[in-house]
Amino acid sequence: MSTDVLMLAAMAVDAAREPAKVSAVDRLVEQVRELVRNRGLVIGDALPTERDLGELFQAGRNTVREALQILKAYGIVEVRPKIGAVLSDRHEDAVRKLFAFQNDISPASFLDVQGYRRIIEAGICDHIILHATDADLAHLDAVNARILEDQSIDDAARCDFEFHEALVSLASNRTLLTNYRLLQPVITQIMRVGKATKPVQVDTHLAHTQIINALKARDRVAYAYLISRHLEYGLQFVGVESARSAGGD
Amino acid sequence: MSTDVLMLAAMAVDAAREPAKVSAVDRLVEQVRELVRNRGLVIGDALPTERDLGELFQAGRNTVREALQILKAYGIVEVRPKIGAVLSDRHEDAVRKLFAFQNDISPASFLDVQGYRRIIEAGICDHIILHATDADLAHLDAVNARILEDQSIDDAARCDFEFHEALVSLASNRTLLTNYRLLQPVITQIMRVGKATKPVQVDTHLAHTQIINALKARDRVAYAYLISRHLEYGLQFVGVESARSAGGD
DNA sequence: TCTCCATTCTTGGTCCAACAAATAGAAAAT
DNA sequence: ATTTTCTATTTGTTGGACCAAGAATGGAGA
Repeated sequence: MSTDVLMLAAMAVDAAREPAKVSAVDRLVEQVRELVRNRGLVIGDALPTERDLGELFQAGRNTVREALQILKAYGIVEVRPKIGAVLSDRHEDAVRKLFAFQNDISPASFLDVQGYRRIIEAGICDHIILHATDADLAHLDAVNARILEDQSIDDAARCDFEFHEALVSLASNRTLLTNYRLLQPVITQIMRVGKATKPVQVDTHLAHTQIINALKARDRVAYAYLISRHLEYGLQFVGVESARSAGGD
Repeated sequence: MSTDVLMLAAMAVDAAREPAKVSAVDRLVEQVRELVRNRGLVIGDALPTERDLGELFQAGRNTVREALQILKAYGIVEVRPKIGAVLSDRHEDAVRKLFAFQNDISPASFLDVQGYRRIIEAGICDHIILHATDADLAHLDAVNARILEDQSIDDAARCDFEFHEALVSLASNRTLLTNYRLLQPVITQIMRVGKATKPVQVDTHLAHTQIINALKARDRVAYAYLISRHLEYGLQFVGVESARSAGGD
């Protein structure tokens, strides 16, 4: 078994913040997680019923429920009526949802996110050029082709994101991909705004194609230029004028 | 007022997942957030009491409490006895905690995170060289100097992270900085492991100094080389042999 | 014996009532 | 005016109750 050192770090942080007073709910959260560890439960396995958990840990059912709400918010369990709480793999979704929870997205934030994307998508240039296989690039082509098929703005934005996601995934870095996906709602929204202003699927497809071709030619300079231009192209739709349209539509 | 489009996107996602059935708790969560918005409450302001919220939204106190647990897990409110729920700015902490919740950190993950850091810290080169002021670089010097002062491994790791955090912050990109900070527990842990293996504060300080000097000279090539070398230097401590020590210590 | 349906029983969802603990705010004493 | 004491309010926790939905059971019919 591989004990996770990160967990230790997280606990240390928690312990530092909460000296001695732990509420029954927090205690239950920890006890349930211990239970999961000790019994070696895996995704999909069911926890004991709320009443059983209460009896097991000497707590009232309402207390158990409050603890389960926290676990649910963390994406660790999913509660289905009559079935009970089952271990969930919705953790990433919970992170994404929480991440996007109270960030007010102003036009400035749009610019910020696009700047972030430029750093990322330009920064992975070397790795892609060195390691991407022909199959990888063919996959990019396939994803890119779907942009022309779809009609609705939402679908087009989704396809657009999928292309960039596929691009980022070529960096073969899970951390990077996870962080990039964290921004999916924002990025997709940026794309929606852009495509709502003007149907630009053809332009987008062309820009993507050029990017792929640069990768096929292993041309770093062209890739860096095209990515920057492509992301800046998207920026023109999220400038000052979109501040109103974003609120209205 | 600036309505936030990201919120709309998040809602759309939620709505798509939950067709019609919303539990009273979820409804409460949303209603409380509306209440905060409508009343223009800010960080530190207190919400109505649990009983008042229950009466206000036609819900039992336990239901209100379950909703508050969720808000608390999201870092949106902090509940203090007798005071009640006050709006909190712990949102980022909650994200960080949740992000680090169930990622098992294997040596492979160490490598992954270091690879992510290289992409980031190398990718911000251009922006730093173009925009960093002398004061910025002097600040880097100051942060770097603290590495030599501290003795404990934890403090040294913390200082080390602060230097890299300061470096990343020079990119002037909030999204990037937020994402980088998300990895703080992991990065710090990597640094701890490195420094535990051998006291390398002097080496670290020197490497940082060289990086700063490259920035002062606006030398992109030197910066890129030094950053890569510096991050790879850290990697030697988290190779295969640290797989055991990571589990044991 | 097998299938299908009605019943029953379990379980989560919600609410209420009650008590304990903590403490803010008022009241009283100095 | 300051300190102390007290009271009322609020959260923390528990147990119980009821409902609705779904799983499990068992029986009736083929």
